[in-house]
Amino acid sequence: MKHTDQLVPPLSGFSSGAGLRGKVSIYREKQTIYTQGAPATTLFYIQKGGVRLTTRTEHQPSVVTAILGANDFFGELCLAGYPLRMSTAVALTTSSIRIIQKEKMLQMLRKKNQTSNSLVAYLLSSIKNYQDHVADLLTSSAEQRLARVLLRLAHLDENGPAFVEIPVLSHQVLAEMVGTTRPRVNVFMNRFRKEGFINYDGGIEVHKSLLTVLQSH
Amino acid sequence: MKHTDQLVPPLSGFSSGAGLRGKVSIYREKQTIYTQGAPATTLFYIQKGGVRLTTRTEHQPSVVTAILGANDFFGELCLAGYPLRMSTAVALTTSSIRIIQKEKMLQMLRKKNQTSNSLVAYLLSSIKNYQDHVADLLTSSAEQRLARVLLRLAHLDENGPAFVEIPVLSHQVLAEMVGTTRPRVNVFMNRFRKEGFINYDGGIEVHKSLLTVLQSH
DNA sequence: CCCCGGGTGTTCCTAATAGAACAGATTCGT
DNA sequence: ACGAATCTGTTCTATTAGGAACACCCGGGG
Repeated sequence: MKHTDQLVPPLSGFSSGAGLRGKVSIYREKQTIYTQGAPATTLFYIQKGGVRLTTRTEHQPSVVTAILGANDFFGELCLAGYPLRMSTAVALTTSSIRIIQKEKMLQMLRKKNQTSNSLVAYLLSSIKNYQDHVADLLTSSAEQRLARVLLRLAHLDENGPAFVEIPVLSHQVLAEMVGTTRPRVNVFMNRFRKEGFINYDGGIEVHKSLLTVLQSH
Repeated sequence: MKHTDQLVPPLSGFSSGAGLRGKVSIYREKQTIYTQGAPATTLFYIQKGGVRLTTRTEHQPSVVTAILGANDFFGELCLAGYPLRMSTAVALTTSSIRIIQKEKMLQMLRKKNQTSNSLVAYLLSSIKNYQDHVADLLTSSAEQRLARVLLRLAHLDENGPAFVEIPVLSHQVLAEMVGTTRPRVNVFMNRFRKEGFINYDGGIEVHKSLLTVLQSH
Protein backbone atom coordinates (compact mmCIF):
# COMPACT_ATOMS: atom_id res chain seq x y z
CA MET A 1 0.00 0.00 0.00
CA LYS A 2 1.28 3.40 -0.97
CA HIS A 3 1.47 6.09 1.63
CA THR A 4 1.42 9.79 0.98
CA ASP A 5 2.77 12.21 3.52
CA GLN A 6 -0.18 14.52 3.44
CA LEU A 7 -3.90 14.53 2.94
CA VAL A 8 -4.07 15.75 -0.62
CA PRO A 9 -1.51 16.97 -3.15
CA PRO A 10 -1.08 20.73 -3.28
CA LEU A 11 -3.62 22.55 -5.41
CA SER A 12 -5.84 19.54 -5.72
CA GLY A 13 -8.58 19.14 -3.16
CA PHE A 14 -11.55 21.18 -4.26
CA SER A 15 -9.71 23.39 -6.69
CA SER A 16 -12.13 24.59 -9.32
CA GLY A 17 -14.86 23.07 -7.20
CA ALA A 18 -14.44 19.56 -8.49
CA GLY A 19 -16.54 17.09 -6.56
CA LEU A 20 -18.78 19.67 -4.99
CA ARG A 21 -22.48 19.70 -5.64
CA GLY A 22 -24.80 22.67 -5.55
CA LYS A 23 -25.83 25.42 -7.86
CA VAL A 24 -23.57 28.33 -8.72
CA SER A 25 -24.85 31.87 -8.21
CA ILE A 26 -23.50 35.23 -9.23
CA TYR A 27 -23.29 37.94 -6.61
CA ARG A 28 -22.74 41.56 -7.53
CA GLU A 29 -20.18 43.83 -5.96
CA LYS A 30 -21.19 44.86 -2.42
CA GLN A 31 -24.10 42.41 -2.44
CA THR A 32 -24.79 40.76 0.90
CA ILE A 33 -24.69 36.96 0.72
CA TYR A 34 -25.86 36.35 4.23
CA THR A 35 -26.27 38.34 7.42
CA GLN A 36 -25.04 37.64 10.90
CA GLY A 37 -27.78 36.02 12.96
CA ALA A 38 -29.62 34.46 10.01
CA PRO A 39 -30.30 30.70 10.04
CA ALA A 40 -27.40 28.73 8.60
CA THR A 41 -28.24 25.73 6.44
CA THR A 42 -25.84 26.17 3.55
CA LEU A 43 -22.16 26.67 2.96
CA PHE A 44 -20.44 28.47 0.12
CA TYR A 45 -17.49 27.88 -2.15
CA ILE A 46 -15.97 30.74 -4.12
CA GLN A 47 -15.42 29.76 -7.74
CA LYS A 48 -14.35 33.24 -8.78
CA GLY A 49 -14.28 36.61 -7.08
CA GLY A 50 -13.87 37.68 -3.48
CA VAL A 51 -15.81 37.94 -0.24
CA ARG A 52 -15.31 39.66 3.08
CA LEU A 53 -16.67 38.40 6.38
CA THR A 54 -17.59 40.99 8.98
CA THR A 55 -18.60 40.47 12.57
CA ARG A 56 -20.42 42.95 14.72
CA THR A 57 -20.38 42.68 18.47
CA GLU A 58 -22.64 44.56 20.82
CA HIS A 59 -22.00 48.28 21.07
CA GLN A 60 -18.88 47.96 18.95
CA PRO A 61 -17.95 48.82 15.40
CA SER A 62 -18.09 45.95 12.94
CA VAL A 63 -14.80 44.36 11.97
CA VAL A 64 -13.65 42.29 9.04
CA THR A 65 -12.45 38.89 10.24
CA ALA A 66 -11.52 37.42 6.86
CA ILE A 67 -10.91 38.33 3.25
CA LEU A 68 -11.55 35.35 0.99
CA GLY A 69 -10.87 34.58 -2.65
CA ALA A 70 -11.24 31.85 -5.22
CA ASN A 71 -11.24 28.28 -3.83
CA ASP A 72 -12.15 29.41 -0.33
CA PHE A 73 -15.15 28.21 1.63
CA PHE A 74 -17.26 30.33 3.91
CA GLY A 75 -20.34 29.73 6.01
CA GLU A 76 -18.84 26.33 6.78
CA LEU A 77 -19.37 26.70 10.51
CA CYS A 78 -22.91 25.38 10.07
CA LEU A 79 -21.35 21.94 9.55
CA ALA A 80 -20.29 21.99 13.17
CA GLY A 81 -23.88 22.55 14.25
CA TYR A 82 -23.94 26.31 14.68
CA PRO A 83 -27.54 27.13 13.78
CA LEU A 84 -26.97 30.82 12.97
CA ARG A 85 -24.50 32.77 10.87
CA MET A 86 -21.69 34.07 13.01
CA SER A 87 -20.77 36.82 10.56
CA THR A 88 -22.03 38.77 7.57
CA ALA A 89 -20.70 37.87 4.11
CA VAL A 90 -20.44 40.54 1.42
CA ALA A 91 -19.11 40.19 -2.13
CA LEU A 92 -16.04 42.33 -2.77
CA THR A 93 -16.44 42.11 -6.53
CA THR A 94 -18.83 40.35 -8.85
CA SER A 95 -18.37 36.77 -7.75
CA SER A 96 -19.31 33.31 -8.84
CA ILE A 97 -20.17 31.29 -5.76
CA ARG A 98 -21.34 27.71 -5.34
CA ILE A 99 -24.05 27.19 -2.75
CA ILE A 100 -23.93 23.82 -1.04
CA GLN A 101 -26.68 22.44 1.14
CA LYS A 102 -25.33 21.51 4.53
CA GLU A 103 -27.14 18.16 4.38
CA LYS A 104 -25.59 17.29 1.04
CA MET A 105 -22.15 18.16 2.36
CA LEU A 106 -22.66 16.06 5.46
CA GLN A 107 -23.72 13.14 3.28
CA MET A 108 -20.61 13.50 1.17
CA LEU A 109 -18.43 13.65 4.25
CA ARG A 110 -19.97 10.43 5.51
CA LYS A 111 -19.62 8.62 2.22
CA LYS A 112 -16.54 9.85 0.47
CA ASN A 113 -13.21 9.88 2.14
CA GLN A 114 -11.71 11.97 -0.61
CA THR A 115 -14.12 14.80 0.10
CA SER A 116 -13.45 14.55 3.78
CA ASN A 117 -9.70 14.69 3.33
CA SER A 118 -9.89 17.64 1.02
CA LEU A 119 -12.02 19.48 3.52
CA VAL A 120 -9.61 18.70 6.34
CA ALA A 121 -6.75 19.97 4.19
CA TYR A 122 -8.65 23.15 3.46
CA LEU A 123 -9.55 23.74 7.10
CA LEU A 124 -5.95 23.24 8.16
CA SER A 125 -4.68 25.81 5.70
CA SER A 126 -7.43 28.12 6.82
CA ILE A 127 -6.25 27.74 10.41
CA LYS A 128 -2.74 28.59 9.32
CA ASN A 129 -4.08 31.76 7.72
CA TYR A 130 -5.88 32.77 10.89
CA GLN A 131 -2.76 32.14 12.95
CA ASP A 132 -0.75 34.35 10.64
CA HIS A 133 -3.45 36.99 10.79
CA VAL A 134 -3.40 36.96 14.59
CA ALA A 135 0.38 37.25 14.64
CA ASP A 136 0.10 40.14 12.23
CA LEU A 137 -2.47 41.95 14.33
CA LEU A 138 -0.38 41.51 17.45
CA THR A 139 2.78 42.97 15.94
CA SER A 140 1.90 45.44 13.19
CA SER A 141 0.89 49.08 13.26
CA ALA A 142 -2.31 50.26 11.62
CA GLU A 143 -0.30 51.56 8.68
CA GLN A 144 1.30 48.16 8.13
CA ARG A 145 -2.01 46.38 8.48
CA LEU A 146 -3.52 48.63 5.84
CA ALA A 147 -0.60 47.83 3.54
CA ARG A 148 -1.20 44.14 4.11
CA VAL A 149 -4.91 44.42 3.35
CA LEU A 150 -4.19 46.20 0.08
CA LEU A 151 -1.53 43.69 -0.93
CA ARG A 152 -3.85 40.87 -0.08
CA LEU A 153 -6.70 42.30 -2.12
CA ALA A 154 -4.28 42.62 -5.00
CA HIS A 155 -2.93 39.09 -4.46
CA LEU A 156 0.53 40.63 -4.65
CA ASP A 157 3.66 39.04 -3.27
CA GLU A 158 7.37 39.02 -4.11
CA ASN A 159 6.72 37.38 -7.47
CA GLY A 160 4.09 38.50 -9.93
CA PRO A 161 3.41 41.76 -11.71
CA ALA A 162 4.59 45.23 -10.62
CA PHE A 163 1.09 46.45 -9.85
CA VAL A 164 -2.51 45.27 -9.78
CA GLU A 165 -5.80 47.13 -9.89
CA ILE A 166 -8.22 46.31 -7.08
CA PRO A 167 -11.93 47.06 -6.69
CA VAL A 168 -12.89 50.37 -5.17
CA LEU A 169 -13.53 50.23 -1.44
CA SER A 170 -14.59 53.11 0.75
CA HIS A 171 -12.21 54.22 3.43
CA GLN A 172 -14.82 53.16 5.92
CA VAL A 173 -14.69 49.55 4.74
CA LEU A 174 -10.92 49.62 4.66
CA ALA A 175 -10.97 50.89 8.23
CA GLU A 176 -13.04 47.88 9.27
CA MET A 177 -10.62 45.56 7.53
CA VAL A 178 -7.65 47.16 9.21
CA GLY A 179 -9.21 47.72 12.62
CA THR A 180 -8.85 51.48 12.79
CA THR A 181 -10.83 54.62 11.97
CA ARG A 182 -11.65 56.21 8.66
CA PRO A 183 -9.56 59.38 9.12
CA ARG A 184 -6.50 57.28 9.75
CA VAL A 185 -7.09 55.19 6.66
CA ASN A 186 -7.34 58.43 4.73
CA VAL A 187 -4.02 59.67 6.07
CA PHE A 188 -2.26 56.40 5.30
CA MET A 189 -3.71 56.14 1.81
CA ASN A 190 -2.51 59.63 1.02
CA ARG A 191 0.89 58.81 2.44
CA PHE A 192 1.11 55.68 0.30
CA ARG A 193 0.11 57.67 -2.72
CA LYS A 194 2.65 60.39 -2.03
CA GLU A 195 5.34 57.73 -1.72
CA GLY A 196 4.23 56.21 -5.01
CA PHE A 197 3.17 52.89 -3.47
CA ILE A 198 -0.37 53.16 -4.81
CA ASN A 199 -2.12 55.01 -7.59
CA TYR A 200 -5.56 56.39 -7.21
CA ASP A 201 -7.59 57.40 -10.20
CA GLY A 202 -10.98 55.84 -10.01
CA GLY A 203 -9.73 52.33 -9.19
CA ILE A 204 -6.86 51.66 -6.85
CA GLU A 205 -3.57 50.52 -8.31
CA VAL A 206 -1.47 48.68 -5.75
CA HIS A 207 2.23 48.62 -6.55
CA LYS A 208 4.70 46.01 -5.51
CA SER A 209 6.72 48.71 -3.77
CA LEU A 210 4.06 48.78 -1.05
CA LEU A 211 5.80 45.70 0.31
CA THR A 212 8.53 47.95 1.69
CA VAL A 213 6.08 49.31 4.25
CA LEU A 214 6.00 45.90 5.89
CA GLN A 215 9.74 45.70 6.33
CA SER A 216 10.34 48.72 8.51
CA HIS A 217 9.63 48.07 12.17
CA MET B 1 -31.72 6.35 6.99
CA LYS B 2 -31.36 8.71 9.87
CA HIS B 3 -29.81 12.08 9.32
CA THR B 4 -28.12 14.20 11.91
CA ASP B 5 -27.78 17.92 11.45
CA GLN B 6 -24.14 18.09 12.38
CA LEU B 7 -20.99 16.07 12.22
CA VAL B 8 -20.84 14.84 15.77
CA PRO B 9 -22.90 15.41 18.90
CA PRO B 10 -21.58 18.10 21.21
CA LEU B 11 -18.84 16.96 23.56
CA SER B 12 -18.30 13.70 21.77
CA GLY B 13 -15.69 13.62 19.04
CA PHE B 14 -12.33 13.05 20.61
CA SER B 15 -13.30 14.04 24.09
CA SER B 16 -11.03 12.29 26.54
CA GLY B 17 -9.00 11.16 23.57
CA ALA B 18 -11.19 8.21 22.68
CA GLY B 19 -10.19 6.66 19.39
CA LEU B 20 -6.80 8.28 19.24
CA ARG B 21 -3.65 6.26 19.19
CA GLY B 22 -0.26 7.29 20.46
CA LYS B 23 1.56 7.40 23.74
CA VAL B 24 0.79 9.94 26.41
CA SER B 25 3.61 12.07 27.80
CA ILE B 26 3.81 14.42 30.73
CA TYR B 27 5.27 17.87 30.15
CA ARG B 28 6.30 20.07 33.04
CA GLU B 29 5.33 23.69 33.42
CA LYS B 30 7.25 25.93 30.98
CA GLN B 31 8.66 22.91 29.17
CA THR B 32 9.02 23.34 25.43
CA ILE B 33 7.16 20.69 23.46
CA TYR B 34 8.44 21.69 20.07
CA THR B 35 10.19 24.67 18.53
CA GLN B 36 9.33 26.71 15.50
CA GLY B 37 11.31 25.51 12.51
CA ALA B 38 11.76 21.93 13.75
CA PRO B 39 10.64 19.04 11.49
CA ALA B 40 6.98 18.21 12.00
CA THR B 41 6.01 14.56 11.94
CA THR B 42 3.65 14.34 14.88
CA LEU B 43 0.58 16.03 16.21
CA PHE B 44 -0.53 16.45 19.80
CA TYR B 45 -3.74 16.13 21.77
CA ILE B 46 -4.06 17.67 25.21
CA GLN B 47 -5.55 15.21 27.68
CA LYS B 48 -5.03 17.51 30.63
CA GLY B 49 -3.30 20.82 31.19
CA GLY B 50 -2.61 23.77 28.93
CA VAL B 51 -0.30 24.87 26.14
CA ARG B 52 0.54 28.16 24.49
CA LEU B 53 1.65 28.52 20.89
CA THR B 54 4.05 31.35 20.11
CA THR B 55 5.24 32.55 16.73
CA ARG B 56 8.29 34.64 16.10
CA THR B 57 8.69 36.59 12.90
CA GLU B 58 11.90 38.15 11.69
CA HIS B 59 13.09 41.14 13.66
CA GLN B 60 9.89 41.19 15.69
CA PRO B 61 8.92 40.20 19.19
CA SER B 62 7.36 36.78 19.55
CA VAL B 63 3.61 36.64 19.97
CA VAL B 64 1.20 34.08 21.38
CA THR B 65 -1.23 32.97 18.68
CA ALA B 66 -3.21 30.49 20.76
CA ILE B 67 -3.89 29.36 24.29
CA LEU B 68 -5.03 25.74 24.35
CA GLY B 69 -6.53 23.47 26.96
CA ALA B 70 -7.85 19.97 27.47
CA ASN B 71 -9.28 18.32 24.33
CA ASP B 72 -7.44 20.64 21.98
CA PHE B 73 -5.06 19.56 19.24
CA PHE B 74 -1.89 21.33 18.26
CA GLY B 75 0.86 20.69 15.75
CA GLU B 76 -1.91 19.48 13.44
CA LEU B 77 -0.71 21.58 10.53
CA CYS B 78 1.74 18.81 9.60
CA LEU B 79 -1.29 16.87 8.34
CA ALA B 80 -1.64 19.43 5.57
CA GLY B 81 1.91 18.76 4.46
CA TYR B 82 3.76 21.57 6.23
CA PRO B 83 7.16 19.97 6.87
CA LEU B 84 8.21 22.32 9.69
CA ARG B 85 6.63 23.60 12.87
CA MET B 86 5.09 26.99 12.30
CA SER B 87 5.16 27.91 15.98
CA THR B 88 6.70 26.99 19.31
CA ALA B 89 4.58 25.04 21.82
CA VAL B 90 5.19 25.48 25.54
CA ALA B 91 3.32 23.85 28.43
CA LEU B 92 1.51 26.37 30.64
CA THR B 93 1.18 23.90 33.49
CA THR B 94 2.12 20.30 34.04
CA SER B 95 0.26 18.67 31.18
CA SER B 96 -0.68 15.24 29.98
CA ILE B 97 -0.38 15.20 26.21
CA ARG B 98 -0.93 12.43 23.67
CA ILE B 99 1.61 12.29 20.86
CA ILE B 100 0.21 10.99 17.59
CA GLN B 101 2.32 10.03 14.61
CA LYS B 102 1.24 11.92 11.54
CA GLU B 103 1.26 8.70 9.50
CA LYS B 104 -1.03 6.93 11.96
CA MET B 105 -3.42 9.84 11.92
CA LEU B 106 -3.47 9.93 8.12
CA GLN B 107 -4.22 6.21 8.10
CA MET B 108 -7.09 6.69 10.50
CA LEU B 109 -8.46 9.54 8.43
CA ARG B 110 -8.41 7.33 5.35
CA LYS B 111 -10.05 4.39 7.06
CA LYS B 112 -12.44 5.67 9.64
CA ASN B 113 -15.09 8.15 8.81
CA GLN B 114 -15.84 8.73 12.45
CA THR B 115 -12.33 9.97 13.09
CA SER B 116 -12.47 12.19 10.09
CA ASN B 117 -15.76 13.75 11.08
CA SER B 118 -14.58 14.37 14.60
CA LEU B 119 -11.50 16.07 13.27
CA VAL B 120 -13.53 18.24 10.92
CA ALA B 121 -15.77 19.21 13.81
CA TYR B 122 -12.77 20.11 15.91
CA LEU B 123 -11.16 22.15 13.16
CA LEU B 124 -14.38 24.07 12.56
CA SER B 125 -14.68 25.02 16.21
CA SER B 126 -11.05 25.99 16.17
CA ILE B 127 -11.71 28.29 13.22
CA LYS B 128 -14.55 29.87 15.13
CA ASN B 129 -12.17 30.53 18.00
CA TYR B 130 -9.65 32.20 15.74
CA GLN B 131 -12.35 34.37 14.18
CA ASP B 132 -13.46 35.48 17.61
CA HIS B 133 -9.87 36.14 18.55
CA VAL B 134 -9.34 38.30 15.46
CA ALA B 135 -12.52 40.27 16.17
CA ASP B 136 -11.32 40.75 19.73
CA LEU B 137 -7.91 42.00 18.65
CA LEU B 138 -9.46 44.44 16.20
CA THR B 139 -11.80 46.03 18.73
CA SER B 140 -10.33 45.76 22.22
CA SER B 141 -7.77 47.83 24.07
CA ALA B 142 -4.66 46.25 25.54
CA GLU B 143 -6.26 46.38 28.98
CA GLN B 144 -9.31 44.48 27.78
CA ARG B 145 -7.20 41.93 25.96
CA LEU B 146 -5.23 41.29 29.13
CA ALA B 147 -8.47 40.79 31.01
CA ARG B 148 -9.59 38.31 28.39
CA VAL B 149 -6.35 36.37 28.56
CA LEU B 150 -6.61 36.07 32.33
CA LEU B 151 -10.25 35.01 32.18
CA ARG B 152 -9.41 32.47 29.54
CA LEU B 153 -6.56 31.02 31.54
CA ALA B 154 -8.94 30.73 34.46
CA HIS B 155 -11.68 29.24 32.25
CA LEU B 156 -14.01 31.77 33.83
CA ASP B 157 -17.28 32.89 32.34
CA GLU B 158 -20.63 34.12 33.60
CA ASN B 159 -21.33 30.83 35.31
CA GLY B 160 -18.88 29.00 37.51
CA PRO B 161 -17.03 29.92 40.68
CA ALA B 162 -16.30 33.44 41.91
CA PHE B 163 -12.56 33.09 41.41
CA VAL B 164 -9.96 30.67 40.10
CA GLU B 165 -6.24 30.36 40.70
CA ILE B 166 -4.10 30.27 37.57
CA PRO B 167 -0.46 29.28 37.07
CA VAL B 168 2.13 31.95 37.53
CA LEU B 169 3.18 33.70 34.33
CA SER B 170 5.77 36.41 34.00
CA HIS B 171 4.59 39.78 32.81
CA GLN B 172 6.76 39.26 29.75
CA VAL B 173 4.80 36.16 28.73
CA LEU B 174 1.51 37.91 29.44
CA ALA B 175 2.68 40.77 27.24
CA GLU B 176 3.24 38.34 24.38
CA MET B 177 -0.20 36.87 24.89
CA VAL B 178 -1.82 40.29 24.89
CA GLY B 179 0.28 41.88 22.19
CA THR B 180 1.74 44.72 24.22
CA THR B 181 4.83 45.53 26.28
CA ARG B 182 5.81 44.34 29.70
CA PRO B 183 5.54 47.73 31.47
CA ARG B 184 1.98 48.08 30.30
CA VAL B 185 1.06 44.63 31.57
CA ASN B 186 2.52 45.64 34.89
CA VAL B 187 0.38 48.78 35.04
CA PHE B 188 -2.78 46.90 34.13
CA MET B 189 -2.15 44.09 36.57
CA ASN B 190 -1.68 46.58 39.39
CA ARG B 191 -4.82 48.39 38.32
CA PHE B 192 -6.78 45.13 38.34
CA ARG B 193 -5.41 44.33 41.76
CA LYS B 194 -6.27 47.74 43.12
CA GLU B 195 -9.83 47.35 41.82
CA GLY B 196 -10.05 43.92 43.44
CA PHE B 197 -10.43 42.03 40.18
CA ILE B 198 -7.42 39.84 40.83
CA ASN B 199 -5.43 38.74 43.83
CA TYR B 200 -1.74 38.33 43.73
CA ASP B 201 0.05 36.40 46.43
CA GLY B 202 2.30 33.87 44.84
CA GLY B 203 -0.27 32.51 42.42
CA ILE B 204 -2.74 34.70 40.60
CA GLU B 205 -6.38 34.61 41.67
CA VAL B 206 -8.68 35.75 38.90
CA HIS B 207 -12.07 36.97 40.13
CA LYS B 208 -15.28 36.91 38.21
CA SER B 209 -15.53 40.67 38.64
CA LEU B 210 -12.77 41.00 36.04
CA LEU B 211 -15.52 40.47 33.49
CA THR B 212 -16.65 44.04 34.08
CA VAL B 213 -13.50 45.29 32.36
CA LEU B 214 -14.78 43.84 29.11
CA GLN B 215 -18.07 45.72 29.27
CA SER B 216 -16.83 49.29 29.36
CA HIS B 217 -16.06 50.71 25.92
C1' DC C 1 -32.45 74.01 -10.17
C1' DC C 2 -31.65 72.69 -5.22
C1' DC C 3 -31.14 69.39 -1.71
C1' DC C 4 -29.30 65.32 0.09
C1' DG C 5 -26.34 61.36 0.81
C1' DG C 6 -22.06 59.22 0.45
C1' DG C 7 -17.48 59.50 0.15
C1' DT C 8 -13.12 62.20 0.70
C1' DG C 9 -9.58 65.41 2.63
C1' DT C 10 -8.20 67.72 6.77
C1' DT C 11 -7.70 69.62 11.35
C1' DC C 12 -7.44 69.68 16.37
C1' DC C 13 -7.42 67.70 20.86
C1' DT C 14 -6.86 63.97 23.88
C1' DA C 15 -5.95 59.16 25.12
C1' DA C 16 -3.35 55.03 24.52
C1' DT C 17 0.85 52.98 23.52
C1' DA C 18 5.77 51.91 22.73
C1' DG C 19 10.28 52.10 24.12
C1' DA C 20 13.99 52.93 26.97
C1' DA C 21 15.79 53.35 31.28
C1' DC C 22 16.52 52.35 36.07
C1' DA C 23 15.74 50.67 40.95
C1' DG C 24 14.39 47.12 44.08
C1' DA C 25 13.27 42.14 45.12
C1' DT C 26 13.98 37.30 44.70
C1' DT C 27 16.10 33.09 43.49
C1' DC C 28 19.89 30.24 42.53
C1' DG C 29 24.35 28.45 42.11
C1' DT C 30 29.11 28.97 43.58
C1' DA D 1 28.26 35.73 51.33
C1' DC D 2 28.49 37.02 46.61
C1' DG D 3 27.24 37.72 41.91
C1' DA D 4 24.22 36.59 38.10
C1' DA D 5 19.88 36.14 36.34
C1' DT D 6 15.09 37.01 36.47
C1' DC D 7 11.12 39.32 37.59
C1' DT D 8 8.65 43.27 39.31
C1' DG D 9 7.56 48.11 39.89
C1' DT D 10 8.00 52.76 38.10
C1' DT D 11 9.03 56.84 35.42
C1' DC D 12 9.67 59.64 31.30
C1' DT D 13 9.16 60.96 26.54
C1' DA D 14 7.96 60.50 21.73
C1' DT D 15 4.85 58.31 18.83
C1' DT D 16 0.58 56.43 17.43
C1' DA D 17 -4.21 56.21 17.69
C1' DG D 18 -9.13 57.57 18.48
C1' DG D 19 -12.94 60.77 18.13
C1' DA D 20 -15.24 64.71 16.83
C1' DA D 21 -15.83 68.24 13.73
C1' DC D 22 -16.05 70.59 9.33
C1' DA D 23 -15.40 71.75 4.37
C1' DC D 24 -15.49 69.86 -0.11
C1' DC D 25 -16.85 67.19 -4.09
C1' DC D 26 -20.04 64.62 -6.82
C1' DG D 27 -24.18 62.16 -8.35
C1' DG D 28 -29.14 61.39 -8.17
C1' DG D 29 -33.91 62.65 -7.29
C1' DG D 30 -37.49 65.81 -6.38
